[in-house]
Amino acid sequence: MASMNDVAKRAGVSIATVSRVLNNSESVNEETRMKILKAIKELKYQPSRVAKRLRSKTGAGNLLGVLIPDIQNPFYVDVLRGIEDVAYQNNYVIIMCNFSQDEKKEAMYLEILESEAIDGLIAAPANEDDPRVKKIVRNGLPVVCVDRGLKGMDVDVVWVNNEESAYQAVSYMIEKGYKRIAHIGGLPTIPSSRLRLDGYRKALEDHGIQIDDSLIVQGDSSYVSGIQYTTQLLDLTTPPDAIFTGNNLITLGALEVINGRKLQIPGDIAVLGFDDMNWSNALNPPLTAVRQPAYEIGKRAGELLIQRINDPKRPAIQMTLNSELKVRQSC
Amino acid sequence: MASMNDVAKRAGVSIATVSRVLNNSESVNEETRMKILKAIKELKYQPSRVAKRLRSKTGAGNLLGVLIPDIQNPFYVDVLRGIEDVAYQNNYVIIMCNFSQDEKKEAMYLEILESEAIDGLIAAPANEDDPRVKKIVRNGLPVVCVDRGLKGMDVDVVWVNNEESAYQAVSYMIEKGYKRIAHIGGLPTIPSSRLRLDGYRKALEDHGIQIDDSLIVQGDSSYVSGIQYTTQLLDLTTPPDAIFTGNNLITLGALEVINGRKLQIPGDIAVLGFDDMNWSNALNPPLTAVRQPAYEIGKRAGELLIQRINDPKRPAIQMTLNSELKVRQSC
DNA sequence: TATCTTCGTGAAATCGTTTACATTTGTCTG
DNA sequence: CAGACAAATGTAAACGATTTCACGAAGATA
Repeated sequence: MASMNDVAKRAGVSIATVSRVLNNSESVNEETRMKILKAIKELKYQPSRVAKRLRSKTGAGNLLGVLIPDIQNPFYVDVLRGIEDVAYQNNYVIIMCNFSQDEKKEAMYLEILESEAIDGLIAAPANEDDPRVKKIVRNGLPVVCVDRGLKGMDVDVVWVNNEESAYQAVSYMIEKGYKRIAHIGGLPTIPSSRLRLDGYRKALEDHGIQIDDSLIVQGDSSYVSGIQYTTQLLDLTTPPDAIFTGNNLITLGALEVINGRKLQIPGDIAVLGFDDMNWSNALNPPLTAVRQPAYEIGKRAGELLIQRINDPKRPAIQMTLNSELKVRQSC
Repeated sequence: MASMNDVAKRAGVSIATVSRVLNNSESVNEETRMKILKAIKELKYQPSRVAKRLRSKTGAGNLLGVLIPDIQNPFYVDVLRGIEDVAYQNNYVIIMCNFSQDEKKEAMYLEILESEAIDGLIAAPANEDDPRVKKIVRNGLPVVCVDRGLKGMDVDVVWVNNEESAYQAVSYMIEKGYKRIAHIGGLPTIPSSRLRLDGYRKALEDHGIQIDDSLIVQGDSSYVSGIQYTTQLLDLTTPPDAIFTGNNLITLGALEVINGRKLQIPGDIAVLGFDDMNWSNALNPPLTAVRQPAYEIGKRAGELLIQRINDPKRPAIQMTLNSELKVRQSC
């Protein structure tokens, strides 16, 4: 691969001038600029992003880190797509790190990202006290959190109002006439899991429904946990007549069990899921769900991050997007 | 961040010696080694992967590029997971590039990847003549293709036998007694789309079934195309009694239409999908599908790539993994 | 004792950029 | 016409590692 040096030689100028043309900084004679552009074309010169990043510490590397807990979850895939679209438009490229809810893996990835001299990071930290991500923020790297905040840190966040969304969803279920509404929550260490549970509780209380602790279970946010806890709930002596599932994967696990038992949805048991999927209509019956604007969350996060890279001093923004209850036929 | 220079100063040695300790190359006195390790710990020194990559051109950067056509397709997500697991184990990190079947985007990403001095690339090229990926291979960068080969190039490939898998699936449908089996294929430019279609055709021929061209349609591999062509097929004066869908997303689109029309699966119309999903049992009825070992494809590809990075001369391998017909209840 | 190895280490070049500073030339002002 | 200033360009020092070469000391060999 041709380097700047080769270009400079070919054009009969110094590398400084080549650099100036490339970054169109300062003034350079129109004639030399042409000579240089010609040389660049002839040599098919492509600047090395690595060298650039090494030299100009920050903001010029056009490299973003993305740290997500679980790439199997369609929610994060959509977030990722949003980020990726913005990144592409701004000539950034993404290092994707999927830590699978494993904190050791998260720690290692963060170390690597630092040592890759990324210009910024979009992260969904393992929890809101996450010391590793906090350290990165303190070190001055531009960071935007998605889906989960960072307690006591003045950092950009993009999320939805989890508690209120859950509240509305469960209220809807109550109004529909369901009496025994169960909740399968995600990992309790994840803030959004707790908030959704809070919303669930509040809705029941506000509607004067006694909370039955046997109807509340919390797993690890996985597909398998959906299967396991739905089984447990359905095996109760007085099983629920509706389930409010805490995320995408749990919903799918629940559906597997319910279908397996040939139960009718929503006749025998209704299902309302937190997190919608693009293909929720392909489910039978189509799933009633709380739709987080996942793609938009990613997009906004990307925009905020690039803004912050260009202006590190700007005060932190907490952006709460609206989720929407998509009423279909499962509840 | 502390640099090697800082460590060297603190330990009272030269950076060369620090480097030697880090790469435990050559011999270094046990005492100095200790001093250096201590300094490293005290300064929380982390080597810069950027500098390393700049200096030692190839194989040392621990950076892999992954170029995939559509991250919304669960198949590629699983492939990505496989790659990611191997990468993590080998201390590599991944730059994820999703070109959304857009060749211009693909071209730009490839340029960037080159200029990031990646050590290797895993790609599902836009088509088997893809000049951009071919060029990269010719430039000597280690490349492994997944799902799609590269015509006339001696390059590692990991895939399944698409034609045979489709043949078996359609044969199964015929044996089940379906007479009018339709096929919704993916983008004809993608080799696997063509191979699956070939398998479909061959199965019909071998079973003495007349091919009805009105039952064969080809879209762009998307969810929307699934919706569109299923509608078209169902609106035929003599509609099919079964559909063999060409990929994941098409399958889901088809299900949406079928459910929307309140048709019974498989009573009114049977569905057999190419590509399984981890949650196929959550569909109602559970989907009968050809399961490509997506995760394993990614894993193998990752392993091959790392092998090739360490031994660029090793002859190319074409690895054909077995797909499996998962008989459930939709067909 | 003179020479040869081996071990442990440091000096310096290198990778491909950016950028602060210096230099040259020409034009303008008083 | 001297001095100031601007435009256009070059020189060289970074950035943070790896790696080649050289060198001194110590031990081995003849």
